[in-house]
Amino acid sequence: MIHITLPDGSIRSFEENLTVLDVAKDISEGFARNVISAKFNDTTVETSTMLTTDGNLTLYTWKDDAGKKAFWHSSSHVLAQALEELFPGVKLSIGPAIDNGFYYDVDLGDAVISDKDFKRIEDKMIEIARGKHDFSIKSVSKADALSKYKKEENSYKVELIENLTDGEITFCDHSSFTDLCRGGHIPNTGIIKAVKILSVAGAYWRGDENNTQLTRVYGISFPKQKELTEYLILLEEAKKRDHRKLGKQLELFTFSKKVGQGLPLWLPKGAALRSRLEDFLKKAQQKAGYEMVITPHIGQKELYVTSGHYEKYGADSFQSIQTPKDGEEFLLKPMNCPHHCEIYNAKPFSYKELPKRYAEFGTVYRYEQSGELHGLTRVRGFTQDDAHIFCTPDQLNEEFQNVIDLVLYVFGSLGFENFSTQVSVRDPENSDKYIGSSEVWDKAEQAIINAANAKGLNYIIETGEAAFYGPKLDFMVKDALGRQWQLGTIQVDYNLPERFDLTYKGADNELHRPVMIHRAPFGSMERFVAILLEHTGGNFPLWLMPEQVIILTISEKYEKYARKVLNSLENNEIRALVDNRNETMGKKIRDAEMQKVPYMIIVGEQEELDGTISVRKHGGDDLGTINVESFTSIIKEEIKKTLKEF
RNA sequence: GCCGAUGUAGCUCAGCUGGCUAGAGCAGCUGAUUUGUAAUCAGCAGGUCGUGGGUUCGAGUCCCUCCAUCGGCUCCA
Repeated sequence: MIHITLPDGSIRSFEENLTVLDVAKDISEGFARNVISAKFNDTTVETSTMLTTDGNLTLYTWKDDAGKKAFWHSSSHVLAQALEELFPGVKLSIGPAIDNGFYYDVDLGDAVISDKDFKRIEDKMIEIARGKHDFSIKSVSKADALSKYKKEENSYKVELIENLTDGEITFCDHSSFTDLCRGGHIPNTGIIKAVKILSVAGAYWRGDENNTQLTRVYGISFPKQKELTEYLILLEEAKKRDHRKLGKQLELFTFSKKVGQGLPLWLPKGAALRSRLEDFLKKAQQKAGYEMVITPHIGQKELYVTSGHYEKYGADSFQSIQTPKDGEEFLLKPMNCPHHCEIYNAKPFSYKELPKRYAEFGTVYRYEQSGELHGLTRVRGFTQDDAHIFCTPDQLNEEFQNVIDLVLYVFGSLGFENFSTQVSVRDPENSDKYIGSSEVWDKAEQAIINAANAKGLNYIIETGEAAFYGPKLDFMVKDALGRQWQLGTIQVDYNLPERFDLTYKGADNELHRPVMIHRAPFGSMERFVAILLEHTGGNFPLWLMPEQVIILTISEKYEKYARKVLNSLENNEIRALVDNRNETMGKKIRDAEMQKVPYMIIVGEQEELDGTISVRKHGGDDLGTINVESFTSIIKEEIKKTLKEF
């Protein structure tokens, strides 16, 4: 007898030699039909796996993330088989499940896959799926595994197998197809009913650009055609929230080929929105004891040699600016920290004066690779809501925690609830990527982890993601299509104070080295506005809206009254304008709706006679006919609700 | 930078396998209309078809270069 413990804690007893699926059937036949994957004692297993010992069993259906993973992983095997049949001689490398679907990286030799091939790949996959082939896993010796792939001249699989331990190598078969695989499949291919190939892309073998570039085929699959259709509709909906599209539509920003790639031009409405965000942060920073500073857009090359940026990024940056004076070179500033270090250096400090917190909306220029540019989220010229805190080692923990509070305040005020936090630490294997001693790094990393723990952040640790001068705590938010972007960042730095020889006089009358915190709650104005656009779909919080109210006249006869209403709104610091065009009411409402103006005020004969206004909210809610005073208080109330003081 | 795709009017798009002066809607301008909760009507104007080259009797359409954009990879101080 063996005893299987289920997630609810119940224990079932069975005769030995039964499969995972048998356990599912024991629970219910209906449930068993939906079980597509399972976990036994923390190991992913097949539904056909024989259970021979006591243990904990979790059964997964399509509804579980683990079930989807198994489903998509299995689909990638089917994709691989389809590619082998359609592109003879293709060499497989790896093909995992991802958050939304799966991919397979293949070496096609001279062949090319383009979107014109998607249909026939999908058709072939469905044809294979309909064969209802069982997935079966088998153990293979290392020698046999190597010999199979050496015979096929597949250096990728050979490399993978060479790194595996003999005795732990398994192949997975279905139909006539075999692949190196550690398991975790659905019972058979027949469960895959709908398939969509989404895109192809180049991807370097093992993620290293010095290696061969493979062809990555992305796809997604579902157990029902209807679910695929719904997914594709969801994708279309997400594209409507694309900040590039909304930015154009709402006249917030633009780009010009003539000005240059990746150099955003802020239009009047976008600039108004941005400065409102800046004012919001300035106010909070003032309360938090920051002082504003202003520094130039360029600095002598020597400045960046000192900071270490020149050595690290010099060759891949905008190149130096020459002057008529021989040998004089300036660089566009790629970050503000060196300038701020020199501000600190402008006068000696006592420990009693620390921390010093220098803040600046500093515009920086980085020569990002052309293929990396992306709307406002990745640009070559952008403005950081930067600040550098210079403090004593004793003050570090409290200062860091205070910055976390500020970032959380900023995110909260703008409705970012679904963010994740990550502690980015150095990769100890790759120490030449970083400056500074390993003791200093240990100290800095520990400081961040302590502060994050103290604030109860639910962070993940990412190895190798640190900046070259120090580790960081990053606040990540997803865009409309689920891509992660780093917004807020807080970094601990023991290195630049060393390089710039920053000091303060301690209580012991000796000179000491301050610690530096780099921080930017928004990250950059550009990226923040982009992600905010995608999250709100352009319906920003009322306090941020470029135009909060639009006054629509029934006809040109009521312009005078409209102006009077406008005037009293402006006296209450409500941003409004009048639409007195010779158009129908329907047309004006439609335009205001499309511009996402939160409130529409309609004025005509009735309103003018009664001294009232009729109010319609964006989206169609009718607030009826009220007087300007009560409308003003509605607006003020709404702003007060979303915009809390720091 | 690399792989794949795309580029027609301010915007959104049509233009089949190369063949008359390149089309539409919206926006714009002019006029009519003076309007009550998501597009009033009519007329007018607007395009070196991303750029430069090539093939052809003939190129928006086929080929190449470059530029930009999109989806990824790599990178991201």
